[in-house]
Amino acid sequence: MGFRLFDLNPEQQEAVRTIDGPLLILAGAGTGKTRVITSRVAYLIAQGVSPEAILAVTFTNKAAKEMRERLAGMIEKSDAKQVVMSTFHALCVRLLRGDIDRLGYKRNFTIYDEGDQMGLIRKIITKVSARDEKLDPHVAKSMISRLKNQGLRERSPGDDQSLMAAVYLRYQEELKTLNAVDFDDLLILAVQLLRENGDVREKWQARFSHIMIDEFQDTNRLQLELVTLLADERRNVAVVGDDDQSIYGWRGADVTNILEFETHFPGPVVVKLEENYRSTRPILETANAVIRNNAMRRAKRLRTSRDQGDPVRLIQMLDDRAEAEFIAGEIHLRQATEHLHWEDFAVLFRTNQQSRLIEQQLRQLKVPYRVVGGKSFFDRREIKDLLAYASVLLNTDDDVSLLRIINTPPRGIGEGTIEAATEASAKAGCSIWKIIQDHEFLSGLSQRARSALGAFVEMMDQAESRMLEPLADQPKVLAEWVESVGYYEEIKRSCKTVEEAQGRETNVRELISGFTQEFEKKDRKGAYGLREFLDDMMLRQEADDEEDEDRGGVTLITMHAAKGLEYPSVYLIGFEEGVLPHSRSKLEGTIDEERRLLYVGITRAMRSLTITWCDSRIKYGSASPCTLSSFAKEFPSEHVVETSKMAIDNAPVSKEEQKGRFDALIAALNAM
DNA sequence: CGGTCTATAATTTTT
DNA sequence: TTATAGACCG
Repeated sequence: MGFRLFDLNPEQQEAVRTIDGPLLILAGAGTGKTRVITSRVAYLIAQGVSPEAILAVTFTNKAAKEMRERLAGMIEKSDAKQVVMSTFHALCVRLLRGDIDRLGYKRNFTIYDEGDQMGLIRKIITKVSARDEKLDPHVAKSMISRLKNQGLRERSPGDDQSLMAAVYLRYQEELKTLNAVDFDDLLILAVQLLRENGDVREKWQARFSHIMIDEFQDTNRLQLELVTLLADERRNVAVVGDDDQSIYGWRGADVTNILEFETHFPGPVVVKLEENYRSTRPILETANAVIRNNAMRRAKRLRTSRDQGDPVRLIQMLDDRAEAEFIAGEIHLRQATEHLHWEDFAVLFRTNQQSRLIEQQLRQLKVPYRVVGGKSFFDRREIKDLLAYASVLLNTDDDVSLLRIINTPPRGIGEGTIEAATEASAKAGCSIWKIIQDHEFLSGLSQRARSALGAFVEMMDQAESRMLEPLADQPKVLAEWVESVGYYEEIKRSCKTVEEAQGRETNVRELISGFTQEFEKKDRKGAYGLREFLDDMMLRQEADDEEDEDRGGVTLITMHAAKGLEYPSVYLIGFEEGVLPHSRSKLEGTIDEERRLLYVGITRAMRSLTITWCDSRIKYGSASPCTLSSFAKEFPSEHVVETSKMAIDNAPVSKEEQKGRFDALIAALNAM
């Protein structure tokens, strides 16, 4: 098996071998963190800890999956399977599916993702607000989230008169009647469940003897509390993280969780991993020099044995277009001359829109690339529709999903009817599903509307009974049902092009076949049905498009999304005041987090790092002047070479001229 | 009901 | 510039 303690460096060994009591592993960028975590799990098992008593929590499904795969290569497959590796949210779902009834919810609760959440908030705003009042649903959403994470839940925010307060209260009420919980609720309710129910708490404490948390710098208050509640008096809690890579403060992550770990778990063993296996010295020293300027941090300094390496380049560009041309051109050139793969290159930026010009230029040179992030598989309408159908089958009180599909495909239930049903359900305080079967309500409708609703109810009833039949082949039922409902025709009808329609149909079929696979795989040893599938889907917002992963090419990615990844050659673009640090961060006083973001960006690079900035940049259509980021003055001059202006001007040029200029540029570069 | 047009706003986004 | 949401019209 692939686990040997002496393959690890002394600090890593100490981290792996400390198995009793609290442990804080400060794992700098590129210091072999995942290796340490998986090795530690293997070590625990080797020491006689039962695999199913080990809980490893990550933030993303991807990280959980990666860890599981690494572990599978280290220890017995059967043991590896027993270890619980889960995201915080999936763990909470597990707790709540078991005992949420203690909190007055039904166990078949529905999970609302951000889209569902927005839909509900929009609905509430229009209902609650007076004519002259306006509230941006996005603002409302983030406010609600913030309030919830501060522990307010049933109470209203400060100003009771405000529209915001009304929306907040109403939102909470409605979620509960919908028997739905949002992502924040998953944490809040799980914490509440454990806090208020000693027997449930003890059950889970007994289940897990050893807990590990990855990316601890990104945990929020609630997540910390959850960990505290899950840990028994032995406090076998090992957290791994790097305060310098805390870049999700704006999402509620609380760096003090890691900075003040000792107050939450007194007397921990603290292990610092400072040996970096990723980057060359110039890159690492640049990173060190930058991050040193942050006030609140645990002192550490990354070391590398890769002493030689090219200096970091800081290059000034005339404008964003020249920047894109330069980068695309250089990647094109270097791939050939240095015998690199396209996959070895990454372009990092602060905001998504910055990728556009780069994309254009890469396309022009026929350089393959992939843009990470962007629109998720799950934001696609057909996927949301299908999941909504499934959701209603499992929880008919889920109004948001019901409204989504009640007339999709069109079946004669118009806006007026829907409006009336919504109102009646609000008045009666029950779900829309119940209302549309209510005789009193139905009697107030036209004959046509009544029969349309009747047909809908009957269809849903039928699907439900087939689906919930014991031993039902649920994926098959789902597939047939989607067919019989006429969903594919609906897709064809609503798409402009055949390709688009085909793409959407494929998405739906893929989703169903994914369900089939899971159903058949897990059916034998445990219950895996529509409920579990839906939970998985709701908690897996991030695209699990394997195709995308496999597709090669230059990576275009935000610095946020790049955390945890590494590339031989990195281009960090738009290094300008107002972009990085972002102008908004000054207002919000989060310059330190911007600096950490830069640190994350720099430390993605293994061998080559190029940072570019522009004199001028097109913003919202018109050019505006830019200045070099103030962070640049923190760079160590002995490791960073500054190059100024590339001689390319911005005037519109013909294809031939462009080519000529490009060649000149390449020549100039070669001369450097 | 559904498509088109216009007004508006514009970091980052693990679940 | 562009994406998107809501208004408005056929």
